[in-house]
Amino acid sequence: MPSIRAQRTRDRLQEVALRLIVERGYERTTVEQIAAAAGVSHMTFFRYFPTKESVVLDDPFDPTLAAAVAAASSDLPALQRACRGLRAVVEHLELPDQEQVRARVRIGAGSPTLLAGMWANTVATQEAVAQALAPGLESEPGLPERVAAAAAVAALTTAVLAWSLGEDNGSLAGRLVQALDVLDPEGGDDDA
Amino acid sequence: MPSIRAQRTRDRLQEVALRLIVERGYERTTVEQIAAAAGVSHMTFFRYFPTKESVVLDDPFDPTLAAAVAAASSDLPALQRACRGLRAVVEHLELPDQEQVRARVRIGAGSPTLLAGMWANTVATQEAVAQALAPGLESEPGLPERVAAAAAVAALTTAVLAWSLGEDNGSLAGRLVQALDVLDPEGGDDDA
DNA sequence: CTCGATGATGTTAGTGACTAACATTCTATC
DNA sequence: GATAGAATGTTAGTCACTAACATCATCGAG
Repeated sequence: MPSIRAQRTRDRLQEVALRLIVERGYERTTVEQIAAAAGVSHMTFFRYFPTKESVVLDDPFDPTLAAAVAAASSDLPALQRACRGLRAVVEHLELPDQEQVRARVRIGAGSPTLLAGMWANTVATQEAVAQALAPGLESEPGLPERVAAAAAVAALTTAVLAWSLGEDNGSLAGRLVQALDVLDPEGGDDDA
Repeated sequence: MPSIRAQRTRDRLQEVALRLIVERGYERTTVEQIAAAAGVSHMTFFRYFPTKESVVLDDPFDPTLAAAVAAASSDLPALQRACRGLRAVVEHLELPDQEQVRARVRIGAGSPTLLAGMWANTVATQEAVAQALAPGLESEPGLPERVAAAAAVAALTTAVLAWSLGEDNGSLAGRLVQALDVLDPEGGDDDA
């Protein structure tokens, strides 16, 4: 459990980092500058964030998705199971601060390095979803499960990106559902 | 057009780099070592490869895909168009050296840094495919086109990864088609 | 209150990827 | 063989990131 003091340092570092990066850009903001502005040394920065990237890429999506996919098991093909599982989570998504998500993703999209990091982050999610799609809990997922997981997660990532970069005043959740509809058109429609 | 001398230096650097990296691992092979083993200075290395990653990540898939997608236009939904366009390329895929592809991907999958780079590479492909899916050549692709492109490209990437990491003696092309089948089940079947 | 333990932070010194500026050496062609 | 232009080298730097060790803050036990 992180102490109050440590938590405060971490928050301060992240807040200062985002501010500086928005002002001057990611590449032209050094860790040294962030640390100095937060009143600590660069070592303290790296004790809280393993890389410079990670101060921006605090992905709010990765956890809890796999569980929902595992719950939505049925005899449908892998892609449908993945999409419907994810849809269940995404439909009642309550984001504490949509604007902060948007700000972060915008920063991320502005730097090739960070964009790479964003996609790399999804690898873990894909893995978890693929595992949840596998028939037995012990068995390795096969190619169809992996592909379905990759595609569904890519759809979500794409939606987040599109929503953040466009001037889209709707809710992120709506866009996410739309994205899943592309892969699983019948899943959300109300026909029989 | 690169001169013969330059081409040879580049080839030597890449060959030496892959050999050293296979022997000692990516992280524990420095650019200095690669350059020295190739008989040049580290500056020469960076003149041919913009980053250390790029000596491994010479993606053979990215180009030429978008064109095929644009050609496969019809009134189908975006996902089907994307998959069928890509299938057309992938079906007659002739790889000069499948084993080298496998070796490279294996190296890539062994290092988080390189794995991130691999996914980052696909961003450009996604962008191109999405553009090819857009209705007018001038118009920006919308969310459905972007999602379809992201999903289809993710399917291919997943297939390459699975084929390279498993002991799969079949052809890569077969796996790629299988992956596309997950997203577009009817596309390859021979029913009406 | 003091002592000591534990956790948070700092200092210093390094490695390695990558860049800029400039010097040098090839290589082709006249 | 002189010379222009491409290919390469040297040097000196910046920045992300790490290891080892020193210091400081906080808090409970005596």
